Formats: sequence, structure tokens, C-alpha cells
Amino acid sequence: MGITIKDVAKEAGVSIMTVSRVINNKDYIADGTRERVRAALKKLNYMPNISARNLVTKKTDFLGLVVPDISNPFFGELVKASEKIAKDRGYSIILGDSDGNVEAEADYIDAFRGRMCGAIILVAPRVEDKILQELNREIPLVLVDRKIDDDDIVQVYLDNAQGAYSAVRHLIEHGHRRIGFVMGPANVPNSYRRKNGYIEALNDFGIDYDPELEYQGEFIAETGRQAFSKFISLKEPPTAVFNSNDMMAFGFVQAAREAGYSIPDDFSVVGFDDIFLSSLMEPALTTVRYPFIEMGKEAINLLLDSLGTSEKGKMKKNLEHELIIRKSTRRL
Amino acid sequence: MGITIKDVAKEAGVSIMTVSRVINNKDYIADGTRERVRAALKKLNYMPNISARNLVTKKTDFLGLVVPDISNPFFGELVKASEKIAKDRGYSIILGDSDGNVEAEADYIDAFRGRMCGAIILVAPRVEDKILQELNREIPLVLVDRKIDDDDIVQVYLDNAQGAYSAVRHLIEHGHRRIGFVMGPANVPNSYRRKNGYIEALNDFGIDYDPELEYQGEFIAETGRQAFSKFISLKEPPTAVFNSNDMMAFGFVQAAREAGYSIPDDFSVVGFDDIFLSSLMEPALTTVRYPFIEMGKEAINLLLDSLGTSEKGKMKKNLEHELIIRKSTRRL
DNA sequence: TTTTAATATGTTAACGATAACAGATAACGT
DNA sequence: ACGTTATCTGTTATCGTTAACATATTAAAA
Repeated sequence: MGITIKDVAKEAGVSIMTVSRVINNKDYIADGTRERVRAALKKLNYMPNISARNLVTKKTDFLGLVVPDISNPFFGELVKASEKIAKDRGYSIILGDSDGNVEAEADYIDAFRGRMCGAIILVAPRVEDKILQELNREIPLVLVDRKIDDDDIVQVYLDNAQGAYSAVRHLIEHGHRRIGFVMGPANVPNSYRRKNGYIEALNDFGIDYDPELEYQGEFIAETGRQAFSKFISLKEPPTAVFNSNDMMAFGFVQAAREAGYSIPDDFSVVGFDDIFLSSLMEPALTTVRYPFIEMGKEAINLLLDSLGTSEKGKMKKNLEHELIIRKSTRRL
Repeated sequence: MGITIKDVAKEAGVSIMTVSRVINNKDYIADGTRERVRAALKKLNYMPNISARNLVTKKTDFLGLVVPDISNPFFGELVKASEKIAKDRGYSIILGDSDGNVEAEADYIDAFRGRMCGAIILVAPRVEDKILQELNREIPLVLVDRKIDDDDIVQVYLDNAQGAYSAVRHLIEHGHRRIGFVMGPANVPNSYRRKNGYIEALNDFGIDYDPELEYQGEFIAETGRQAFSKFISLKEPPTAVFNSNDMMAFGFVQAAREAGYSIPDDFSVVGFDDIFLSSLMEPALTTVRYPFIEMGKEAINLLLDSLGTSEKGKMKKNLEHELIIRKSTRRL
């Protein structure tokens, strides 16, 4: 069926080894021979059998990438940036969408191990640390958007508590004292880190944490809508709401408007992530910019750089957040 | 380094062939033997070497997927749906982001051929028909969102002219006669098909096509902004605008508002695609729903089903569009 | 000229899995 | 009881490529 190196060798009148050398640009090939081989290669439209090559070299140029949700523009940007860098450096991305599901994350990890991926890039907030540490012993690994207390694991992350702190401080500095908090899943580290930042900011400015002002759900718009319903039914509703991500903020804004309220007049709303829609929505959303493109790029670069060295201790990157002030917040 | 089938065989006290049989659930294995092998498999945490397996079976469970832009939620949804179906059916997706670039599309196609993908899913509006036809002879292929006049090529598409026609008819039926058209790249089939639908609708309702009311650019928000600038400077600006996609519509709306105009009072705006943001923007966008999730699902299912049969002639799926009327259009 | 090094190519053995074939034992039908 | 079939396991060849080693030629150095 397929053209093999043998066919090329016969066509060019040389041994398969010579063909292999030409393909891999090895030294000591006579110019004439090289040209004859190249001509045969082209004539037969030869494509090397990657399986055979990988089998003998024990390497692959596949990188496994697991994200919670590609259809979320947030991760879309990250995947795009990663894929670009990977391609530039000669690697291909095998994609896994875990749908935010722990089992799926673990399944993909297993599948990627079996598929002989050269390395794995994980945006997997839910898998246990222990599993990751075991995995790291077996296959090169980068953790994206997740900090883990293990110097042997390459990681790219952002201080989420700090980001949340900036957002909440911004609200407080604009006179808000009753600040609602829309929280993500309790078992996701970045979720409670954002909560910690929220509480810390309240504390620093002498505001008591009121559990009534918290609504917990998923990182989706629907949760924001539900949070609105809860907050509006309160005896003393909040004047501002810090959402754990932009999708939640959208949901909140949408529900508020449908109920006849105006943003930011009735509620100041802050999000987290700064996905593409945040600047387009009405009103444009004040949010914490999450450097997801840089994350993707850094992840692949760090990973590929770490492949050679053994000093992964230095292979950590703490990226900076930025508070983007738009139109969804106002001075009380 | 890695555990091979040989190690497992030794551990279980059987031949490698017996281990292979257990792994692949072949018949005629004594229960006791099967259990011993399974125990050894588990104890050693064995992972088959996929390269070796692929080499001998001449199959892979990789599917190459090329999309123009994963960070675009439109394609994000498509990729997500495809990936899910692929996973359920035991395949993995290798991702390529062509950035809407012809060379990149071709590069990925080549890379996927070499990587021994079992099949290729292409969302590649720009590659030439001829290349696709050649490719189809060599490797199973599905064309997504692209109609090609070749019964041997599996394809999933949507009548874009019809969709555009619905959108423009909706505007005409609401009393608009001067309808602007924001067009995508001229060399992209779906781009001029949408134009054809636009013109056809005008014709059917006795409106002359006026080149002045057309602005041509890329499928991005910026083009919508530029279109606004052009249209507003016209002696007689349009009262409604049909954008070739939602992103353009966003840009148009954004620019219009920044210039102090109101939608739909000053301009009725229609988009195309119905991406996630369309329902969230203010005003919610009237648009033509593009069934991208169904497309992704159908593509993989059709592809995988076609792998067995040779009657690809029937392997075409024409999906239906739907006009979603929201708040960005009004009766004149 | 002879030795040594550089250049150029070929031969053989792996890599880790499955296919194809074959051998052995147990079960069955007549 | 005997051949036949079903069940179970093992041996060998093979997939397409590169690594390691070997050989042959040419050029440079002595």
C-alpha cells in the first residue's frame, strides 16, 4: 500500500540506510547520491512511517494537552497559543477535553501515557496532587494554571487570591461594603483561592465576611443567574458583586437586566478572566485579566526547555494579573 | 525503561502471545491464565506501546482535525463536539489551528498524513478542491462546512446562500430597502455564497444591488467596525446591515454605539453563526444559527461510519440553518 | 609510497507489538 | 475406542525505521 523507505531505496539505487540518512540530514552523503535520493523521495511522494520511527527512537513529537472546556474562549486562546508554539518547535498536540470532570482528566492522562506522548500539558484543576506527582516521574509534565508544592513539577500559574483581592479592593475603594461573591466549585483550588482573596480584602478593610452574600456553583453563566436570584431576595442585597469568572458575571448581568435592574447603577459587577466577550458586553465588564495566551506559550516553552535539563526546580513561572476597569462598576 | 509485553509474560509465566491475547480480548484463554496475566498487567502497570502496535496492525486511532481558529467559540464548539464523539468511539484528536491560512492548512494535511492519522477532518475553507480530491484517495477524509462537487468525499455542510437569504428576507419583510452587506474574504466559498444569498433575496423582492452598500474584509470584528465607518459616510446610509458573521456584527454594533447611534433604532443588524456571545450582547443579535455542534458530531460519525463502507456517495449531510430573531432588528 | 584519517555507503540487529501457523490437550460424537 | 473438533498456548516472521557496526573508497599526511 504505502511507499516505504525500501521502495525509495530501490528507486534511487541505494541502500535503505542511505535513504534514511538523507531523510534525517546525516553527514557524509555524496551530493549526487543525496540528489538522486531526494528525487526518488519526491517522485514516490514518500512519507515516513512515524510509528516505525518512534518505535526505534523511543521518542514521539506528540504532546498531550488536557483542558476543561475548549469551547470556552478562555481555554480556546490557551490551546491556540500552545498549539502554535508546539508546531513551531516541531510538535503536535493531541487534545483532550475533560469537561471539568476528574475521571475524564485521569482517563486522558492514562490515554496519553499509552499513546506515547512525549509530554503532557495539563490544565486540570481537579486531579489529585499525588497522581500528578506519580505521573511526573514517568513522563514530562507541565501544570498550567495550577500551583503545586513540588519543585520537580514544571508549572505555570497565577496568584488567584491576589487577583481576587485586586478586584474586591477596587469595589471597596469605590465605597461598596456589601459585596456579593459568586463562587466556583468548592473542590477547585483556584475557586477557593479566589474566595480567600475576597475574604482577605474584606478583612483588610474592616468588613465582616457575611456567608449570606455568597453563592456557590459552577464556572458557568447559569450560576451567575442563580446568584442574582438569591441576592435579590435578600433583605439587604449587595451593592456590588464579585464573580469568580466572567461567564458568571455575564449570567448575573443578564439576569439582573431581565429583572429590570441596571448595571452598574443598581449593582457594580466584577468578573475574572477577561475573556473576549467581556469587552463587548454591555456594559463592558470590569474584570481581572487572566494571561491565558501567555500561559499557553510559557507552558509549551517551559516544557520543551525542561525536556533537556534536569533542573526543573527553576521551571516555574508566576504570571501577573491585571485589573481591567471598564463600565460595570461605579462609585457608590 | 518502559514495561513491555515481555516483562508481563515473564511475570505471569506465559508467552508474550498469551499476554497479547488477554490484552486484546481474544478467544480461547483459560480463565486461570487470563487472571494471572491480568494480575501481572496490573502489578507492572503495563501500557502497550502504541507505535509497535500501529506498526504491525497498520492502523491508528488518531484523527487529525484542522480548524481555522480554535479560539473562536464557533470552532471551539465544533472541536469539543468532535472530540467527544471521537473519544466515545475510541479515537484521539490531533489538533491543528490553521489561522485561516492556506499554507498552514496544507502543512497540517501533510503532517497528518505522515503522522499516520487514521483519518482527517478538515474545516479548511481555503485549500483547493484538487488537493482535497488527491488527499481523499490516500486517506479517509471528511470536509466540514464545505461543499465540494465530488461524490467520493464525505462532507457535512450547510447551504450558506439559503441562510443569508433568510436573513436578508427578514430585513426586507421588515420594510428595509437599503441593506448594507459586510462581506468576508472573497476567496472563501462560504463568503461569496452568503453574498449570493444576499443578492438573490434583493432580486426576489425587486431591490437593485448597490455595490456602494457592500464592504469587504475579514471575518473579524474589526471589519464590522470599518464597514460602519464606510456606511455612515455614505450620502444615503443603509437602514439595515447584514453581516457575514456575528463577529463582524459585533464590530459594527460596537462602532455604531461609540459613534452615538442606537441599535436597532438607527440600524437593524443581522449576523450569521449565532455564536455564544450573540445572545448576550446588547441588543441581543438577530442571526442565522449555524449548527456547529451538530456539524462536529455528524462529521465524526459520518467519518467513522464511512471507514468501513465504500459507498461514500451517500455520506453527505446537509444541515439546516435557523433564523434566530432577537433584538437587533426592527420594523422600519 | 605507505599510513592514517575522512568520507561515503552497506549489512545486520534491534524496537515492541500482532498475525499466521503450529502443537498440545481436552471434549465430543459415533 | 478412535477420529474429529474445540480449546488453549507457544514459536516464528513481520511491520518500517534507525542504531551500531562494518566496509570500501578517497584524500591527506608522513
